Amino acid sequence: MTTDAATLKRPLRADAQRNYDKIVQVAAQAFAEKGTGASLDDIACRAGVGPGTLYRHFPTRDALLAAALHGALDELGDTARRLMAADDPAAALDEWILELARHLRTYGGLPESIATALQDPSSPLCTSCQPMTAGTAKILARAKEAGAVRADVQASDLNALIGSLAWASERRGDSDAALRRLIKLVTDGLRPLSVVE
Amino acid sequence: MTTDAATLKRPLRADAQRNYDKIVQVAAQAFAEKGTGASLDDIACRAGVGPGTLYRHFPTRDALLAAALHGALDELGDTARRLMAADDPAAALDEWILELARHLRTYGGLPESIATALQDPSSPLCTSCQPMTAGTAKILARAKEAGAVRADVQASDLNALIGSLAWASERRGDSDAALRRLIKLVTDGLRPLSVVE
DNA sequence: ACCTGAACACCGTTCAAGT
DNA sequence: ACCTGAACACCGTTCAAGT
Repeated sequence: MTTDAATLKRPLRADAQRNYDKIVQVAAQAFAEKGTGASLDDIACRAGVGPGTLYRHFPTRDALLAAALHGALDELGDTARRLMAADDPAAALDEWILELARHLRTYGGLPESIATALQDPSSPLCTSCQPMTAGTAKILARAKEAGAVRADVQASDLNALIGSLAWASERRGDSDAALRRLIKLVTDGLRPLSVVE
Repeated sequence: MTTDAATLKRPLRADAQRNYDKIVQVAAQAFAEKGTGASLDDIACRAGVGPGTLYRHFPTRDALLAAALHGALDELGDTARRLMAADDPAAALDEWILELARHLRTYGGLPESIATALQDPSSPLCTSCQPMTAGTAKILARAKEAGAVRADVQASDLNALIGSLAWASERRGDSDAALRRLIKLVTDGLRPLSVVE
């Protein structure tokens, strides 16, 4: 927790390190409670620092988001490894899509923040999403090789698609069952004869 | 242009009517330029009125949006009528989905505004979306009867789905061709053997 | 009745002054 | 170097004062 990608770059003075950690901790809680758009001023205040200190460490909202969500996004890496070892590549892809959508729904506004970040490789949030993008790429490739997915489906399409579904289900306040239904609607397609299994 | 749903309820004094019309006209332009989140203060200023006047006529952003987008949303009614008269119900649904997504993409942030409005029947923007919701319901029902769509697909699902696709393609700055590809990905489903035509 | 615009309570951001 | 917090430039919203 005290060792971090951003921290390892250059050692911080003890009080600066303390502030950094406290801001990240408070931010994670604030984003969870109020969503991705939580007030940065409020976060600084609750962390016991001035807004200037927060902006020094995190020049943009995405930078703070990346630091606060780092742990949650890393969990996706574990999920990806598990699914790459699973027997059925097609089922693994379905589970990945569901799991990813669920993760994106946990924080309000997260699908939107990530969709924007994925567009810009220089965004720190985009970097933190690496377990996600890498996971989609690998699991999709494996499903393609198994002939379970059309060859022209791209990983970026899939990420955009899952993100948009997570966004829609968050907007509608859908239950988990409703999310599964919406996802099944997409993965199976709309045609009645399209289900091959 | 001077006669309007909101206007017909009760006759407005001449200067009030002039202000009302000017605000709607300026708003339509501002929303087209800056997206759904355009500054209301700026709109009031450009219309030559104080912010108080704007808020008197339109208590919420959605109220102003509804008035400004009324014309554009009404066009969808014509499209729906045309497609209900088309030969192939399945092709008509595909075209409706594409046309709807295109409409939602024309104004920045519109998919989001409409997704929120659809959740709340008392929202004026929800009322203005009536041509859209009615169109989806009718065209979907016809496609279902023709056996072209699974029976468990609901109109609200479809609207959420199209809205989310429009949202994603707007976020990514997709071309029209890319939008078509994304939509085809969804309507056909991801499985290689799923295309029945 | 309706319009006006000053005033208010918020945002996020910057930066000179401190340590 | 880093922190501090006042100051700034924006939002949307309200409301007392005018006509």
